[in-house]
Amino acid sequence: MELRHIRCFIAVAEELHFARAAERLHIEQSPLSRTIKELESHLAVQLFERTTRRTRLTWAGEVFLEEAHRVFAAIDQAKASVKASSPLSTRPKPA
Amino acid sequence: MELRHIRCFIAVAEELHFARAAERLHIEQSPLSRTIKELESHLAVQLFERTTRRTRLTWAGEVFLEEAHRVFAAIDQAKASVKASSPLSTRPKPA
DNA sequence: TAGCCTTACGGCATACGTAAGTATA
DNA sequence: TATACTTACGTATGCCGTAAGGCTA
Repeated sequence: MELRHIRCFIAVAEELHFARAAERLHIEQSPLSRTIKELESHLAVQLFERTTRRTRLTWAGEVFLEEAHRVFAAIDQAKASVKASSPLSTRPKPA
Repeated sequence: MELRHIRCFIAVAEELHFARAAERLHIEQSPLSRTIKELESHLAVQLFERTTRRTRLTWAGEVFLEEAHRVFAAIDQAKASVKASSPLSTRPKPA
């Protein structure tokens, strides 16, 4: 699993529409569909319920959405901490 | 930034030795070195101090290591939650 | 048949491995 | 000269886009 999978998942989960999610991600529907499928396969869980007219989150999908946001929160936090810790990329270890 | 970068970083940060870290990751030193360089470049921060005889974490590196573990903790949590929420990949929304 | 997701397939980007390079003790 | 990281370069993996397919209302 890579962040790419989670990014794609969040887009689809929020749009509930593969075409719009793909547009938002600046990729095409086809690779997006595959990426979601890979993620579902990796987690061994179905994240979306695809009827021909509607895409909905399964319960597992709703749970994963919340956790997915936390992953990105952790990444943002990591970036922020690093930036704060080292404004000059050197080693000003605080007292 | 992808998880690959963070995985590689953690290995080097824990081994403090590119060759051993590479072995642990089952890749060669060369791509590992590049991946770390990409990460540093992306974060605009130096994470390791490479002398010819020794690899050490910079202060920013130490900070990032802690955060990096949180990222993977979040991912593990996500996997665990999904698994718990959906033993059968269906939608047994708890009462 | 119109809307929406998936599968098939080929091209391209990029991640990897091998080998050579650089630097210090 | 031995140890350890980096750079150069060719190959292979895999991600993406185009196009065709399948399914339901």
